[in-house]
Amino acid sequence: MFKADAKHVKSEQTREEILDSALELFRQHGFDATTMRDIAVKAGVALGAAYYYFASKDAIVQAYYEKVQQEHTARLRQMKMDGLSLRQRLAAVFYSKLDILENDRKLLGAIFRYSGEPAHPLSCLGPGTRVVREQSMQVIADAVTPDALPADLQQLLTLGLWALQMGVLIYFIYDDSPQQQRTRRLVDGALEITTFLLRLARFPLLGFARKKVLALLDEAGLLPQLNHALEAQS
Amino acid sequence: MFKADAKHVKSEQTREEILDSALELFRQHGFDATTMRDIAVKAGVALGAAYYYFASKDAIVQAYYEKVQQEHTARLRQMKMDGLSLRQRLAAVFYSKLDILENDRKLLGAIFRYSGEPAHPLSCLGPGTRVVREQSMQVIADAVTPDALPADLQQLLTLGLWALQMGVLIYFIYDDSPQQQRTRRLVDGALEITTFLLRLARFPLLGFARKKVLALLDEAGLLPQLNHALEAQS
DNA sequence: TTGACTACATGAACATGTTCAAGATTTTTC
DNA sequence: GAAAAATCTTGAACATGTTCATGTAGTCAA
Repeated sequence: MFKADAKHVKSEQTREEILDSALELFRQHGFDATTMRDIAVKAGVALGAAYYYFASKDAIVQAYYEKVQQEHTARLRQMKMDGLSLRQRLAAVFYSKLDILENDRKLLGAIFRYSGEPAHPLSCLGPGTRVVREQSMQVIADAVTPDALPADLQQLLTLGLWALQMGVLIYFIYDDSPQQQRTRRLVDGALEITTFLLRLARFPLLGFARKKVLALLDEAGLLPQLNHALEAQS
Repeated sequence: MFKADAKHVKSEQTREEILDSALELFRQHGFDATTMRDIAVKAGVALGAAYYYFASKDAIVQAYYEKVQQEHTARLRQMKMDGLSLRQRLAAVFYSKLDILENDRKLLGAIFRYSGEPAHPLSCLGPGTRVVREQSMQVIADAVTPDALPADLQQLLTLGLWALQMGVLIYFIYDDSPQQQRTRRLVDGALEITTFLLRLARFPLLGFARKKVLALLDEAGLLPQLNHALEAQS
């Protein structure tokens, strides 16, 4: 039995070796300039082995992003959120994600490459990436729930913040300001406005808009994933 | 001199022939299943000729999208908008775009393929596609301006609606309901909410939020393109 | 007319992501 | 422990987007 484990460990090590080699080359020379042959050589395996562990070159970046998401989840679990406001908790969510991705902005492009191709297994909105997507939503949901908002508002907020995060990542990729300070300021401002609007959402007029938005998203089928995520945590 | 023109015409015809052949094959067999060799054969030219007219396979889809944008602009110019409400005008903008793209949803994926790669000439957010992007913003701006809103609100609304349109296109690509009726309903709902919020924007509380949002977008550098578009029309 | 110049056209050659039939190694079965 | 099965590894072969040296034809200057 432990031999089986040993083998699995070795297999996992090979996979890691390929992934690490690929990432180092990507960071060094860029994604396009790095060939699968380069990666195989650096990892000390044959070209075919790389394809045994990863379905495609893009899938390597996807695997990287899954590690990023794990790390993101782990970091937020470690943080003490007690006593922090919603805005502070959300700032922690957004900032830590940017921290993790700081030096790999160029890699992120591959994540969005198939966003317009529903059938592609790596479409960042498709079923093939459901797990990591729900995981990233869960991180946001965890930061939102302590405030015990009305259920509908909570759903709306979580989905909206997830979309915001996607937009922030795009902005992040394009942000050439030093240390991507602009993206950080964008996050600050967006969260300020979000919490401000949240306070306003109690008023009847905005409450009406809230219901409208929710009904619209529901009709558009944009909420079931969220329900899924919310159920899983209970 | 007319011989020079004749040559230019011939050149343009060849380009059109390649573009048309490519689109027919794309629609028939899909983008990936169609090779540049197939396109060249169908157009009756050598492989190299295709690359003389188009920098890449993706660039053909970009050329298609530029034609779509031309058509969109043309259709809206022809429409009589007098007497229509803002919401009705915007519905015309969104619906006509969907009409034009109705049978080419699969092609749209290529448009978004490089959205996460600022340096790529076909990045839908990069400088290489500035012209067509400003053109599509102009169509929206033209539908917004008749209402003579405050300048700041007008800017905000135009940028927001452009972003909405991008989102709608993504949804459109993923929408497998018959005739993409869901996307149409999404447009209806989104525009209803938009105009509702617009009415609310006069109130002091939302007016404050409005200023905040505008300042944020300005700081993020998301407004200059818009200013450009607005200046061009005067 | 001639020669140079520009625009256009060609297809072989190249680079690289991906596949796959074959082989090696390890694990499981009996 | 031998056979069978599962797992892993190999690298040649393939498919296809892209490049490029070479060629052709029309245009222009003299």
